[in-house]
This record gives sequence, structure tokens and C-alpha cells, in this order.
Amino acid sequence: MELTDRQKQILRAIVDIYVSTAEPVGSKAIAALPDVKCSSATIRNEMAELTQMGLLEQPHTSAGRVPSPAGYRLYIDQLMTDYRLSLDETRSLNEALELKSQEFDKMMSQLGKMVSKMTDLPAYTVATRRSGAVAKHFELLMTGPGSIILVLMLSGDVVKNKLIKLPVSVTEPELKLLSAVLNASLTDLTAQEITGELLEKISRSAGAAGPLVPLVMDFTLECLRQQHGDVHLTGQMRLLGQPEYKDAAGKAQEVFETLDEELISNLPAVLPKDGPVQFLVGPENVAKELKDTSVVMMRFDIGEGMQGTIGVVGPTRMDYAKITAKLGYFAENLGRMFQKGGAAAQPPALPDGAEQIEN
Amino acid sequence: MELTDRQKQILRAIVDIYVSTAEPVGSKAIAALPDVKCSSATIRNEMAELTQMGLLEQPHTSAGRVPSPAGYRLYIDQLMTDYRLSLDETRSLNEALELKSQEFDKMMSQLGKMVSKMTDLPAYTVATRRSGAVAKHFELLMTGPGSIILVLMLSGDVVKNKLIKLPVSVTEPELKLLSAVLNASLTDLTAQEITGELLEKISRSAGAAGPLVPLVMDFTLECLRQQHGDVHLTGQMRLLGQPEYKDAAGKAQEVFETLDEELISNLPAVLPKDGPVQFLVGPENVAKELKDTSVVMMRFDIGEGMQGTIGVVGPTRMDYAKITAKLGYFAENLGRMFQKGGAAAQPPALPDGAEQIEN
DNA sequence: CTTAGCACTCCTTCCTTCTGAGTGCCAATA
DNA sequence: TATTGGCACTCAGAAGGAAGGAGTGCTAAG
Repeated sequence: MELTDRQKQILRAIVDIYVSTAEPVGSKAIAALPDVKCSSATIRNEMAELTQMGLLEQPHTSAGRVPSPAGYRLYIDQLMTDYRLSLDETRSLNEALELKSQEFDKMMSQLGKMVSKMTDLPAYTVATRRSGAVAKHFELLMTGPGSIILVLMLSGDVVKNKLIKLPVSVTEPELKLLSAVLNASLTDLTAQEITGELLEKISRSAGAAGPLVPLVMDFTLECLRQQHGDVHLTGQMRLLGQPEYKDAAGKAQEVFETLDEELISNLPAVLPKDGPVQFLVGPENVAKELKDTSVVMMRFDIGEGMQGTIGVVGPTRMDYAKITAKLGYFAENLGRMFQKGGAAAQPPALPDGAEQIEN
Repeated sequence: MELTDRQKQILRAIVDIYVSTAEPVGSKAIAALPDVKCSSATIRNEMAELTQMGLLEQPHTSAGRVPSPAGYRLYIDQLMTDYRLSLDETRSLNEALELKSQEFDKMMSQLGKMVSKMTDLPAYTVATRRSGAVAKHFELLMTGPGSIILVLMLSGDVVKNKLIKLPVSVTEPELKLLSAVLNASLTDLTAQEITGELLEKISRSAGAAGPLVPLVMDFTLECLRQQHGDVHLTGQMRLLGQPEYKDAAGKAQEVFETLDEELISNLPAVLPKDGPVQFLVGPENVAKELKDTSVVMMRFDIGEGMQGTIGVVGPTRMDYAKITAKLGYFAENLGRMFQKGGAAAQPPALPDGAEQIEN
């Protein structure tokens, strides 16, 4: 069942208005729009039909219309007009993009904070490996009589470290030997390629530090197998600024808790695969508590077989076009920064005038 | 002006009841308590006096009484009876204490999550140095044609890393040389002891890698100078479970934002110094937006010149005794775990019966 | 097919009333 | 002198209408 042009125009208008007012949209409001040529009665007829099709909903009989999840979906897939970032917006996005270069994990978390601030909604970031990770370098450092720190460098510029308590006493030279053996035999191997035999061989060549090998390898394999970095979720409280949570702290709390638990653990499974952008609208969402909540996810490149995802979480009624535009701007420039010269590189030059972003 | 025993008893009862009900406490409720011997009229007289002294407040003329901040303060300092952890509580605290040993920073953040869950309130953790930090080891690793990773180990088992983009091209052996020079000349020095002259000397001995020295040292000095680790704040949303935020999402959001901004940056300045426990009651708090919010902070030892702080944030009306007991239990056992054998060590044995915790 | 008109629905807001918990004070009591 | 029972008074919050108004669906005319 195809929509007529007028129906599309009306649906689009309803979504646009509802997104900015959070109030059900009446037929008069639509008829009053400058480029609508017909009367409110006609609009009413069309609205009744759109409701029948399941694209609109009515909170109660004598209220205006609100887009249904299906309506949002259709809007996103077909009707959404690209949002043009204003010069001001571009400028503040650029400002935000001036990441203080730090440890990788902190950069990701800082990025999330920036996005959350720019969209005034909760945001999260995850780093994902595109290919299997390999170890690049092992370093074992004595920190005290009974403990060492293992510093592990992985592909993708990821550094992990762990404090290990020693089951046996080991001397500094023995530790050096073990480091050397590990670096010689395990660098550039994926988790699959590290076999039990290999480990046994290493244990034997490591001499007195042999008993350490399982401890070191447990952590290493755990790191290598990790597909996703931590999910950094921030700005949850911004959701409270949305009118839907005006006086329903209970509802908000439920959403928060779900975000904290479900989303963080399930989200990596629904990272965008096909396009750079993906939308989860209301009930399409991972958890049923989030049925009135939507997620916009945007992929970006961080080179070295790694890929990042920025996501923004908001009420189903959110400005998909604007958020997509902002995320797109971030993604584009982040990819460039990560590839070219790291976060310390120049932020992108200010374009002359507002820039068109494709979604 | 000293309080009579009966006044103390009444104040204590009012705080105890109000803390658990969040409703103003009337004279009848007090008179009905088993160990109160006088009538409600007497209680009313005493309550009027306590109100005059500024220890109680009245939301409106015909309502019961509520403790004022001064009342809470007096309660905390003199009246609070130690809360006895139940066997159940001790058991779940012990369960929570089974930290998965990980990187230091993650442990701290995980600890915050545990505490937040156990108290059902927002919590934060910070690690603080007691003495100046020194560098223990430098490691420079080539990650690609134009970039290296600097891994820096500090005293206190803290590991920091940073991706550095190279201004000049450097070979692997040159990098090794620089590592060696850094390790030879800078280990065990505090930030103060690293002078310009010293750096210049290093630059010269580093040969081709000389131009890298400022980049490396900027980061190193930044790390050495850092007094506090990151403040890990979690569980903000639990505040929404408290009745005072039942239908005031706006107020909650304000508190959240303040927590995020003010608290995190100002908090290290008010870390407990004198006792292991410190209370910030309502207006004593760091920011005026938190005037209805209290903080309980507990110090614990993590050895190696480091000290940790766990804090719990809640409405002024919170169960100080219970929270103190729980934090105390954490602090005691954490200190033991960190000192004896790291987080991988055994959690404390379950005491026979509930255990008395001193605050 | 579109539109003006109209009756109808029902949410929202505002006002009023009512109730009851709790106080303050006074006079009686021990 | 300290305590208690009694009583009038206060005031927030709940409950109950009543009015207002935005918006709909339907019908009949253009």
C-alpha cells in the first residue's frame, strides 16, 4: 500500500511538529503550514486513513495524532529530509572535536560525553574489532616482593594492564626471560593460534617463571578474545530534560536501569553492520523497557582493524534528522582524525557556510 | 546548651523514623514508641524546644517535625547508634567484595558500582596519592610508521598509556635507546626532581629520538603531578528511587548535573583527612545545588602510598548509620585485600553471626 | 474530491469543599 | 514544677465538580 504524496507530506509534518513540541498534532496545525494547500477537514480524512494504516496513533479520541513506531520507521526510511547543520552548530561541533589526546579508553569515553552534550541526550561509545586481535608486545614489571604488573599491547593501539600476585617467588632476571620468551613466541598470533602445546613449550623455556605462564595467558587470551571494548555510557540524566519524563521519575529510573544493564551487555550484538547509520525505533529496541526509547547508532573508523560506534539514546520522539546530521559530522571527522594523525591532529577546517551532511 | 537525655532520645527517634519514612514525624508517633514513658503533650513541648534550638524544622504549621541539617549533624556526631549488619547483609557484602581483578582503574570503578548497588544510592570512588608519585618504568613501542605508544608505570601500581604521533621519523633502535635513557635517568624521581637541565641532558643522549623527549615528558609530568585518579561516579539513577525525587525530575536533573560537574572536580579537595569517615550534611556540601544532599565518605588503604575513598551520595534524609556500617565493612576488607594479596585474594571469611562495625 | 459546519468527546484546569493529622496552649493533676 | 488530657485552630492534600477548549468524525453542500 503506497502512500500518496499528500499523505507523505502530512506524515512528515506530523513527525516534525511532534518531535519539536512533544504534543499531539491536530489537523488545524497541519492545515496552517504554508505549503499545505488543503483544508483541515481534508487533513482529518487523510489522518484517519494514516491512523488506519498504523502510521499514526491517537492518545485518546479527542486528541491530535502522534506518530506510531511504524510511522517513525517510515519517516526515517523515506521521508526524513537531511538536516542542515547551521554555521553555529558546525562551529561548536568542531570545538567539541578538539579531543584532548589521552589513553584510548578515555578518548572513547570523552567522545561519548561530547556527543551527549551536543545532542543533549544520553550517548554511548564502543570500540569494536573488525578482525581478530593479536598481541603486539608483552611487558612484565616487578612492582613488589610478591607482585608484578603485566602490560599487554594489542593490535589497534590498545593497551591493557593487570596486577598479578605471584604464586611463586621470581627474580627480576627470570621475569625478563619470560618477557623475552613471550614476545618471541606469541606476538602477532590470534587467540586461535595460541595452542596448548605452544603454551607448554613456553612454560618449559621460561624456567623458574614457568608457573606464571597460565596467569599471564589467562589475561592475554581474555583480552584477545574480547570483541568489544567497554561500553561508555554517559549523560543518562539528560533524558530527564525530555518532557516525557517530566513527572515520571519512576519511568525514567526504569529506563536508566535498563540502559545500564541490558543495553551495555546486549548492545554490541546490534552494532550497525550494513550502513554507517542504524536506527532502533521504540519496540525494535533490545529491551522491552525501552519500547518508548529509540537509539541512533553511527559507525566510524578508527583504523588498525578497529571500528567505533557512537550511539544516542532518546525518547522515540526525537529529532532523528538533526541527530543523524550531528553524529554524521562527528563520525566523518573522527574517522579522518584517527586515520591521519591521531586525536592530536588539527580539527577539521570550518566549512564556508553550513555544510550539507548526508545520512 | 546541653540537651537533656530525653531530648536526645526524641531527636534520635525523629531522625530514625524520618529516615525510614521520609514523612514528617508527629508527637504521637514518638509517644507510641515502646521505650518512651511520657505522653504526646510532653513530646510536643520538647519538640517545640528542639525546634527553637534549630535542631528540628516544620514544613508547615500543622505538620510534624523534620530534622534540620544541624539536627542531622548532632545526630551523626553524638546520637547515632552503630548499625549492626545482619548476617544476610554481611553475606551479600562479601559476595560483592569478590572483585574480578582487572586493571586498577576498572577495579576502582567496579568498586563504586558495588557500593552503589549495596547502598541503593549513587556512589563514587577516587584513588589519591599520599606521597609524590614517581615513575617506575618507561616503555616505548612502535605501532605504525608515524606513531608510538608510551606506556608509563608509576608507583602505586598505576599504569598509564598514550598514543603519540611522531613529529619526526624514528627507527626501532632509536626508540629502544630512548627507552633505555629514560629508564636509566628518570625512574624513582618525583615531578619536582625532574629539572629542565635533566631533560636537556636526556634529549642530547637520545640522539635521533631527541625531539620525542618533550612529548614523552609532557605526558609523564602530567601523570606524576596528578594527585587524584579519576573520580568514578555511578548509580546516579538510584537517587530517583528516593521519595524526595518522586515527581521532581527537574530537581533530580539539577542534582545529577551538579554531581557530574562540581562534585567530580571539587570533591578531591574535601576528601576525608582526619578520620576514616567524613560526613557532608546538606548545606555543608560543596555546591549549593546539593544543599538537600548529603555525602558519606570513607577512606581505605590501598597500600603503596595510595589511598582510596568511597563516597555515597543521597538525600540529607539518609540512613547514616547503615551506610557508615556498610562502607566501613567495605573499607576494612578492601584495605586488607589490597595489602595482603591484591583483589584476587580470598574475600573475608563470614563472621559467625552479624558483625559489629565501628564507625 | 474537497470543504464548511456542527455535534460530540474527553482531557485539562481551576475552584471548592472536606478531611484529618498535627500543633499550641490552657487548665487540671501528681 | 513537670506532666498530662483536652480542645480549638491550622493547613496540606485529596476528592469532587464545573467550565473551557482543542480536536475529532460525520454529513451535506460545493
